Amino acid sequence: MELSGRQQEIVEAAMQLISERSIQELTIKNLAARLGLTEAALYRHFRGKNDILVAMLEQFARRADAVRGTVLARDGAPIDLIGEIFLAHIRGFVQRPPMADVVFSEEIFRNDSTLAATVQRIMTTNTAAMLDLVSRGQKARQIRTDVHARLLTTMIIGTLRMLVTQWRMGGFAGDLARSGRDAWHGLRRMIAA
Amino acid sequence: MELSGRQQEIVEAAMQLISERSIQELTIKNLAARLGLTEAALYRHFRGKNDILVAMLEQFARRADAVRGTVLARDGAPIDLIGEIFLAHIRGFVQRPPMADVVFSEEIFRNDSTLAATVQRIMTTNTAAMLDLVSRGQKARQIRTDVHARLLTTMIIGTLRMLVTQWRMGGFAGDLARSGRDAWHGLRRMIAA
DNA sequence: GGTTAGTATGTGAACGTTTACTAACTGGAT
DNA sequence: ATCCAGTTAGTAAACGTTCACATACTAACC
Repeated sequence: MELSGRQQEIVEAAMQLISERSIQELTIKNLAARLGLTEAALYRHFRGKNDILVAMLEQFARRADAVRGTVLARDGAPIDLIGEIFLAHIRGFVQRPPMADVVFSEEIFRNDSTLAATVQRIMTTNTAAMLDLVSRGQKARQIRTDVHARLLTTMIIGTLRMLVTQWRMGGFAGDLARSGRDAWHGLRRMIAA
Repeated sequence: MELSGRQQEIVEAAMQLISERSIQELTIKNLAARLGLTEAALYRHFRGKNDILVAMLEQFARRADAVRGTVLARDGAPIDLIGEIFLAHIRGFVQRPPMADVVFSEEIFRNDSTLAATVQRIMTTNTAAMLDLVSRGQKARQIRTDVHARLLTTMIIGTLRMLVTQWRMGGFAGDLARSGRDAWHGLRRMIAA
């Protein structure tokens, strides 16, 4: 589903609301107020509140796919591609901090079972892609083989998530781009063969 | 604040509600229904809904402190203590799966600023304790020093959180205790000097 | 031993507010 | 003339909370 300009604005505002306050404050009333509209106006653009969250999730999925796609397009050593994906995600959060508040908060989408399923699908896809790269890195003797690829994947993604979580819990203070680079350098040193 | 038997039941039920459904379904009505009480009865035990969440958080804080306390009491090599803390947390989640749904979902407590502050305090305390152990491990030449202690800490906690998140997203299927042990073995191998 | 007072825990019925959402109407652009 | 994007003014249901009242049990006094 392609979003109109207004729809995009609404999704954006919803994300900001969740980011600044919480999921419980994402109400039609608050959302309309933030956009300078009446509540009824929102229903011209979305069938209901849930559809707004669906659109938000679809956007996340598209972004994640895009990041993976562009990185995997240009070829390179698996371990370097892992680093590029790692840093591309970091850049994404730096550019749009509110995303950090939403994308790693699975709780937000737990209400509706189809939303929860979509969240899991995104996560599974991301993990699978990373796992594939790690395995290829091991086969190419670039990544250590004395630790299972599955665990290495969990470590890499877990570190990324933790880094972003610490950043947002601290009110987005500090240089995430820099700590992201540092983290990847350390991570690379530890997983390299 | 020490909880009465009934208060403990209420907090427990609230945790289960969040776990099985979501934070948005944690309402006084649902909570009372689950306990076989009327809504008004809950106000005999807590001043309001928020106080129930406060009690829940305090319980988490106490548990985390207890885990750290008992492990740090018996002395041993820092790297072994890290492992014991890691596995003690895993055991905690295995014993009470609903905790996994709540404890790593900071979003749940974002509504109230004092709750959010408490969440951050718990997290900071845990991180600080871990960081201290890692630093001591480095000084004792048990843990590699070519990667900053801060990053090693982020990796360890990030891996733990990711492991638990994967487990709960999969409906608590699979043997978390086992994958926890495996993870720690791999982690140990990677951080050891 | 029996009355009395107090405490802890419950109920049912309301409260005012907020929730997501809808129907009917309106002005402007094509 | 029609559609698009907005409005005003509602809806029923759910929200957290409070109130007056009822029950069971304990402790103290006569």
